[in-house]
Amino acid sequence: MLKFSKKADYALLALQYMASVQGKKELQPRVVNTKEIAEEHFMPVELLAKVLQTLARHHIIESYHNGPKGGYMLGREPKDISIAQVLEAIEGPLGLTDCSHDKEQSPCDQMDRCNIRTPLLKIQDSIQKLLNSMSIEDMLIDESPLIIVESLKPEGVNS
Amino acid sequence: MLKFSKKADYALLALQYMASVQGKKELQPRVVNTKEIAEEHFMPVELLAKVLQTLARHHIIESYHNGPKGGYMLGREPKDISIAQVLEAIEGPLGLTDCSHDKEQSPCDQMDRCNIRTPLLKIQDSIQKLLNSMSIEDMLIDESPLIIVESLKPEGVNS
DNA sequence: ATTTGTTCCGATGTATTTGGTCGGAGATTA
DNA sequence: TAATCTCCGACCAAATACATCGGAACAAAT
Repeated sequence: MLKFSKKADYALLALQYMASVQGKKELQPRVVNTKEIAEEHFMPVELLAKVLQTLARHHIIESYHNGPKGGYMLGREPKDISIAQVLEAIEGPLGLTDCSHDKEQSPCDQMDRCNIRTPLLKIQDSIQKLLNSMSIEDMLIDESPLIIVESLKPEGVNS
Repeated sequence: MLKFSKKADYALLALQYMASVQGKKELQPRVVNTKEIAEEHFMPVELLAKVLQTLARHHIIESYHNGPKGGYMLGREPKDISIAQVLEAIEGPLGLTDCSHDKEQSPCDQMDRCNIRTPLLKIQDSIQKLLNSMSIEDMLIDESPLIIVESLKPEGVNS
């Protein structure tokens, strides 16, 4: 359950790769093209191309220029690119349920008798914070940050 | 992204409903049948039936008996049924990536050059703890427990 | 005891999403 | 100017999820 799509995986892999080659040398920010990333990670070129297009449209990466010697570069520093931003760009806004990001149009039949919406939204909010707390930069180092989750139940409620 | 399946929604709604009617009166643990839950929440009867079957197979609920007056009852107390258990019963084990719950058979092409596996597994583990920290009982009360997520980055790593 | 009604249960068909592919448009370099 | 390499949008196929149908089991009533 809750599996990422392949496009999301490809996006994260590509960004991690771009960050690594771009961070190696502070000067000379290399421009990497689609084929290079695809061959490096054994992924279909055309699909990765689509993913990168989407990321570029969301200004997470910037297309350097067309034609020979062209390619992509990170739009901002790896530490300023959160996992949540990447996933939202690829798969749309986070929503455990259909009625999460309701634009006033959620014809959910069980809206009236739905008693799980509020608690689910809380879980969703926690996941949101979780995905926002980790950035591409954190994927560069082997020792990724430690994330702890703590549940604090309100007083008066029997544990 | 990360949307629950409708079956998962139905499962949570049904469990919440069963817990509510079962908790109202300590004595006389009512047996609720599929049709009652379905009509109450405007969901397709047959699909909900499948969901309840699955939950019964995982011993989250117990089928009381067939025939008239039959139905389901919670297998254990609401506080002992975590969201994670329900979701795993319906949608299978949690796995953001295919290589999460690898039974030594994950022919992932980018296994060698995959630098995002470790960090993603950490996120996954956090989500797991998150879903385990909330139970069906928490869905009964309006003020669901407050869950905070905190990111502690290891020292020495530039913020 | 037989019939009847209600329930649980597995197998089957359909629709939506996802993964993957193709050809065109634009730009730079030679 | 021509060639080449890139980005970009639209199209097709496979997989998954949604929904449905009919059969089997059981208990109660006749």
